[in-house]
Amino acid sequence: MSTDTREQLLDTAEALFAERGFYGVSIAAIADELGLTKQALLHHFGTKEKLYGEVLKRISNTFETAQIEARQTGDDPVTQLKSFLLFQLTAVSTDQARAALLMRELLDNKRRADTASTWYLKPFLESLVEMVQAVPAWANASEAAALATAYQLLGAINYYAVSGPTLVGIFGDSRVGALDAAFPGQFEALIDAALSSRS
Amino acid sequence: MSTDTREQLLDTAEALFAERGFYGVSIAAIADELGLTKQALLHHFGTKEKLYGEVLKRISNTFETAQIEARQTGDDPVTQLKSFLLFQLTAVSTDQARAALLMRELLDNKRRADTASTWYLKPFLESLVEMVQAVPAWANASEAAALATAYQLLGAINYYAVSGPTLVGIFGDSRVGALDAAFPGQFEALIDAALSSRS
DNA sequence: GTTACGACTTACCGCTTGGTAAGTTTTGTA
DNA sequence: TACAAAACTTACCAAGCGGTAAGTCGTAAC
Repeated sequence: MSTDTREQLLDTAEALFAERGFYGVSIAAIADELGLTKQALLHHFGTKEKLYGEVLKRISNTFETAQIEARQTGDDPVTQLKSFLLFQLTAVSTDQARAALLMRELLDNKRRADTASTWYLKPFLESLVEMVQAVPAWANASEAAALATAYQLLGAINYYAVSGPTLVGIFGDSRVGALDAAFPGQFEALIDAALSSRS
Repeated sequence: MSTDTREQLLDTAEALFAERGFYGVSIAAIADELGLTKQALLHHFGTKEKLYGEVLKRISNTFETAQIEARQTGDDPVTQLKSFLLFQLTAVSTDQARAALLMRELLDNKRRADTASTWYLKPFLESLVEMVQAVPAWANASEAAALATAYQLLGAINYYAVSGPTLVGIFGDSRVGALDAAFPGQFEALIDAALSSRS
C-alpha cells in the first residue's frame, strides 16, 4: 500500500536523522534501508528538506496529543505537573532517538529557512509554563521565573536522555545501570525542590 | 607565523563545527574563511577527523584547567560546588558555540571510531561527582545518586545554553531577555534545593 | 650559496551527493 | 477491457566531497 511505504520511509528517516543528523544521512541510505531507490523517496517527498520537515511535524503532533491528555486529568496542579514531567522522563528514555533528533533540531534550526516546522516547541513550552503557574506557590511568579524553572527541569531530562552512549563509554555498563536506577528518584526530588523553592 | 595559522584554523573550525556539525562543514569552507585552500588545512592537520579531534582536545584542556582552579579555593564544599556550577553557567552562556559543539559531540561520538578523543568529559564528570560527595549531606550517598543530581544540574545549564536562538524564535527577544535575567537566580535556587534534598 | 624545510598552491582523482528526465510497472476505477 | 494515476526504476548530471601528487616560494642554517 502507498501510505504504508510513506510511513515506513518516515520511520526510517526519523531513526537515521536522529542517529547521524541531517547532513550525515543521504536520501539514498534511507531508501536503501527499505530496498527502494532514492527516487522512490523523492517521489513521495520531493526533496530531502521536505522529508525532514515531515518527520518533525509528525513528532510535533504526538507531542501535542500527549500533553493535552496529561492536562485532562483532574489531579491537583503539583501532582499534574510532577506526573507530566516524570512521564516526559520515561518517554524520552524509551525513545532516545526521538530525543536526539529534537536536540539536533534545537542546534540546527537557527540555520534552517523553514520556520514553520521549527517552533514545534512553542505550544509545548507555553503549556508547561501554565502548568507551573497553576501551582499555588507559583501563582504570582513571573512568566520568566516559571519558564526558567520549567526549562531547567526539561534540560535535566533531555540532556540525560541524549548522553546515554557517552556515559556508558565513560563509566561502563554497570555504573550507568546504577545511574539509570537512581535518576528518576533524584529527578522527582529535584522537581519537589524546585517547586517549593522560589528565589 | 605558522602556529598562528594553525590556531586560526582551529578557531574557525571550532566555530563552524559548532554551527553546522561535523558533516555540515567541508574542510574547504573552513580554509576559505581564512583565504586559504583546503590543502593548506590538510597540510597542518592531515585529515578532517584529526582536525576535529584537535578542536575537541583544545576544549577539553581549558575545561580541566578551569576545574582545577575552582577546586583550589579554600571554600567549604557547598560554596565550592555552587560557585563552580554558576561559573559553568556563565561560561556556557558566554560561549554558546562551544556548548553547542560539545552537545553535538554528545550526540555523535557513539558513531566515531576514534575513541581516544571521545571521553573528554570523563575527568570533568568524575571530579564533579567528588565535589558533590564532598558536601556533608551527601557524604554517604551512592556514586549513582550523586552523579544523577550533578548530571541533572549540568543538563539544566547546557540545554539552556543550546536553546537560545530557538527560544528567541518562540518567545521573542524581550521575553527571552527576561528569561535570561531570571535564569541564574532560579538556577541557584535549584542548586540549593538539590543539595539539601536527598531522596 | 646551496641545501633543506615548512607553508603553501595548482591540478587532479574517485566517489557521493541531491535532484531531473523519462520511462515502466502496478493498481484502482468506470 | 480501457485508461488514468500512483508507485516506482533506470539513466543521467553538475556540483561538492575528502584526499593524493607534485610542485612553488620564502626563509633560515651551515
